[in-house]
Amino acid sequence: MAHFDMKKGMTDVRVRFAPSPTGYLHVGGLRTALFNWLFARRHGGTFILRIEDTDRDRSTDAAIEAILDGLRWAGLDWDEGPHRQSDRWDLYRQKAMELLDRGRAYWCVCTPEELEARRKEAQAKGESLKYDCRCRERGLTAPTQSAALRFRSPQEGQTVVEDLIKGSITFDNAVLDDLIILRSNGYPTYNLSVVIDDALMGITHVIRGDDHVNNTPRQVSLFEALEYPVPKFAHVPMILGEDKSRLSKRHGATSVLAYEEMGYLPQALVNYLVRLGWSHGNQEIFSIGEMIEKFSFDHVQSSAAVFNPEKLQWLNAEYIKQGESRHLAELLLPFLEKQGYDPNGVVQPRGGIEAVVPHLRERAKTLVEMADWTVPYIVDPVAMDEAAAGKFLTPAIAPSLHKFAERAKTIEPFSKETLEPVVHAILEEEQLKMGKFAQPLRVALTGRTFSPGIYEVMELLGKDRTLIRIGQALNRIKEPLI
RNA sequence: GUCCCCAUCGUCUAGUCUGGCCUAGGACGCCGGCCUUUCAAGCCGGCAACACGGGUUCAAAUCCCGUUGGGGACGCCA
Repeated sequence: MAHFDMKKGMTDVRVRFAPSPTGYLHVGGLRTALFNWLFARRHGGTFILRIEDTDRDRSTDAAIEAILDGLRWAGLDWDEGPHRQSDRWDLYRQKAMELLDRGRAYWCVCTPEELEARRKEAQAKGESLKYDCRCRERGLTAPTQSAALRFRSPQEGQTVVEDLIKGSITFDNAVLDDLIILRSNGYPTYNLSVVIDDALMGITHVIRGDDHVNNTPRQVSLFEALEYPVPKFAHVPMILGEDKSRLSKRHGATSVLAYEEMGYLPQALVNYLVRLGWSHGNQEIFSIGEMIEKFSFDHVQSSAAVFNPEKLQWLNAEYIKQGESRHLAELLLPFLEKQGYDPNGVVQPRGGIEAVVPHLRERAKTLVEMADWTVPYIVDPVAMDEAAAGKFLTPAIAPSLHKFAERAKTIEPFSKETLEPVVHAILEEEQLKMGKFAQPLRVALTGRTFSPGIYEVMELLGKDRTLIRIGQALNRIKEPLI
């Protein structure tokens, strides 16, 4: 085809991500997409998005949107598509008929119920569940009853798949089913449409999940029967849950967009996923550029990997720490709005959200956590943690807080440099250790027992809100609510 | 049951192809310490693995065979 580059002496790389739109994009799908994308970018190739919606009952437009949203969020851009197989019915039917005409396919009138019954029987007897080829030699030409079209799969010899990740895999053709390529309702099945599309779209490398390994020899036979060149294959290992069973909802979130909602940065998820099954020496953190530069199937693991949320969270914290204030502030906005923040309202930290970020990014593991810690600066009055108040806002500390507030009134400018000497003077006069004073002050100002440094908190709040909050704390000590 | 694949710390992995540099390295988590105005972060230290059994070899985590264990597939799903 047109993808042959004389200079390189090899075919230009063309890969595809081909999800079926029956649900959201899950982390396993994203990793498959990522490996495809990385391989394409690494080799200056083309990344194609194809929607495999040949199952008309289970495919939905909402799922397509969810998948596209997930890919966009993760930053995986595609060069072609999304193509939809449902736009290509005629093509698949035409190819199926060609196979029929050439004797490579035959009509099968076994009903789904009969097939199911025979499978059950075989299972009970402990036999292979393979189709018994009952209709193979019937020579049905134009069945009047409902019939499916089956591919006449070669039954002699072996098919060897040279997998880029797993090495060579050998199958006896005798174990291969005569698979259905056209349903009795006239619509093609996955195994037919995938082969036709991969061939016609010039796919050079089929990079997909491990669960397709057993389909591969059947598809290779189909490529050959259709007289198409056979692409190279790379089957990426599965992602398992903690109990080593296939990753599913009961292991926690599997939807890519759920990670967005939980406050993960796309780069962190992508970095986690690329390291799950692939490695480059001891390196853990990769920029997108480094991934593209270093990715190769040579170092993709051939065994399944367990999804580890703790490590993902660690990476997320790393990316948050490295994040630029302005960028993080932007990402934080939707989370803050959930906490009741009004970007145009009067209740603002001094210097804006961007000013809070540097004090929180060192310690936050997710944007959700970061948003929660921002609450004291964006909501008035302060939401008081009763347990903290009970423990720290005591009559004993009231005089010191009062004294501090009195002196703070005159401090100008209101900053760490000017506040620090005042606090130290009070500690000395009142014979207090820093912890004994800072902790009650922290609770008064933030309503919580943990926060950034106390001077930073006061800077962010500004003089007015600092004084108001100390005043409110003193009132509360004087006249405790019942 | 049949077929396919896989097997290094709890987890992700380096090392395996090209046997010796491996008294098996890194990372997450966990434990302890330091720092400290809180919570984190940071820094330092610790625990922790070549599934088992046979070969081959002067030498095996690395090569071969078997066993066990795990995963996947066996749909008119993809």
